Amino acid sequence: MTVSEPADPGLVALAQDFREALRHSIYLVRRLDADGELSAAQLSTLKMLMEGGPTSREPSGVRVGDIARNLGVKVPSATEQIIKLERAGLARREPDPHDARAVRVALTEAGLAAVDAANERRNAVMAGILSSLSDGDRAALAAALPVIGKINATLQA
Amino acid sequence: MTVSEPADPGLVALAQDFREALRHSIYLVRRLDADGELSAAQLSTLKMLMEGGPTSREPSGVRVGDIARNLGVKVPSATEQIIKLERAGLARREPDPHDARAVRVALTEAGLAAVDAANERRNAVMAGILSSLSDGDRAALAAALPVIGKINATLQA
DNA sequence: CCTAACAGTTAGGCTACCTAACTATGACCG
DNA sequence: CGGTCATAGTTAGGTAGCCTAACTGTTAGG
Repeated sequence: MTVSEPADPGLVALAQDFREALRHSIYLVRRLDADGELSAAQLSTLKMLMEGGPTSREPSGVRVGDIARNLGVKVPSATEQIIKLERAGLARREPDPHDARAVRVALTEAGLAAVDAANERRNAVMAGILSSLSDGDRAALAAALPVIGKINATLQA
Repeated sequence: MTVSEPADPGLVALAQDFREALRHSIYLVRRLDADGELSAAQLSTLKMLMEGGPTSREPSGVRVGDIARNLGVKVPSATEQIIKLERAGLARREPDPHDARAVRVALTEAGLAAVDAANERRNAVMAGILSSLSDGDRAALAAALPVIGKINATLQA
């Protein structure tokens, strides 16, 4: 990519609008997270444990480094969240049988229940918000979500 | 609104997907904010000053309470940002001529320049990300932005 | 073995929020 | 007027979530 693409004005306009939408969405996100119980960071962590957990063929649990990578944070930040979850009884840490340096983190029963409950409550709040939209608006939103997903996936890499 | 709308499953699914998209977008937002210079909170504050500032018929500047309301934070949080901006020479505080309790906050020249520069840099980063999408994807995204805007506007009220 | 790479934790620091308590001014009303 | 209540903002103190740097212990390779 050479430096000076003259920067397609339409592209920049879209970029600007998208940025603006994301910026204002902080509001929405805060509303969702206000449900109490579980913070956004902790819910994300628990979700990661759920996905990577019993399903995967690994002995059990997810490694701290993988959690950090998946959440887009540094390892110490992941450790911090894990410790909090452990203290809350939602996750547990065990040594990795194959590598004594590593740690396997897994959901507890309570953790699983907490994810479900939190998801349900947040979905309900969001559904309430979306219910005031027209069908057309909802369709437009639905059509854009895969695109946003694509963008986010690109970024992870 | 009675309690038990049976909760249209399609609506809940959309809610779930949208939540997921927003959650993953933290990544994107962090990428954008990593440009240094100005934090997201400070850029938002400066933007608010720009919009509500010289344009409005008010003597000059925006009141702290209005800034807080607009940014969706409490007054002390706004004060904090304003003080930082002031120390950085990007904003200035002056007494309100009509109400000695109130404070008027306005952009300085340097503040104006900083907003422009930060916007430009962030737009460029975002445009770069969006440039890898297909035309169809970009169209879908563009179509959804007004909807997201509508949601956010509803929430403000 | 011994050194280098790796996994995670600990320590310390920062930003952006929050609530509660305080100061000062304005507005209402008898 | 003068008292009381409301309003605008600041100050004080606390929390969550992130970071980097430094440390501990483990594995892997020459």
